[in-house]
Amino acid sequence: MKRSLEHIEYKDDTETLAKFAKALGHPTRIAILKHLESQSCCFTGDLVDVFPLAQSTISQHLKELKNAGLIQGELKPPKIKYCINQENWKIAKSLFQDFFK
Amino acid sequence: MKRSLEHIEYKDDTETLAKFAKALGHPTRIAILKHLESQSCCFTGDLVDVFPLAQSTISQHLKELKNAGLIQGELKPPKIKYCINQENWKIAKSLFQDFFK
DNA sequence: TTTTCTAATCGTAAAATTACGATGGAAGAT
DNA sequence: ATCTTCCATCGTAATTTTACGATTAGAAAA
Repeated sequence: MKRSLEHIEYKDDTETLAKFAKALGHPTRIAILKHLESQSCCFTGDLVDVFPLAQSTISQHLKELKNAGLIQGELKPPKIKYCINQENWKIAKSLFQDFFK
Repeated sequence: MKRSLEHIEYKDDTETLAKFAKALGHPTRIAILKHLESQSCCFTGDLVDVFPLAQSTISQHLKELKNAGLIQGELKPPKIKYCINQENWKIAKSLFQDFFK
């Protein structure tokens, strides 16, 4: 193992901003979020129809967005409705705003 | 090769925003940019002193930031002075602003 | 010319990301 | 109870990222 084992400690804001930015760092995820913004909410299946990607790939992108806290899923069996996580969205917005002064 | 060969076409803004976000998607790079903002400019060596990372690693992060257009280097032999690329910084700022409405 | 200093690049290795098809699980419909 | 639908997860493979030490390149200084 070449990599140093211990994790560098940054300020919380730095870590959080990087986490949000990383989640935004793929065009498909940007497009998904834009779609969610315009539709307010949607189901996984809707996205599978919109994007020329496998269902599993879309699901993986949704998972990353969810892990970053940018979206949240609501059970509407047998579907799952995804929406922007407004609370974290505001945090992300203000972190990016502050970052760009 | 499992991966589909052709690249999905997104709107320019989507691609550009994802490119900027990806460059911001690592805490070290966020910290470098914050440092550049506060100092206005700095040399690679300054960053090597500040961060507990190898010189080559810092250089690699700088390269990514440069490739994304967020910073630019100016030759001050035998050093290189890095600054924020103000023009692209404004573009990034407005893309993130628009994205977060 | 040789030395010195700075920073990029090379070579390498481990880990993470991105994509796919296949499988599995939960819940409503039959 | 069985079928169907929807979506997450698994298994896999290619690529990219992240980190390191070592080497190289460029320019000033000796």
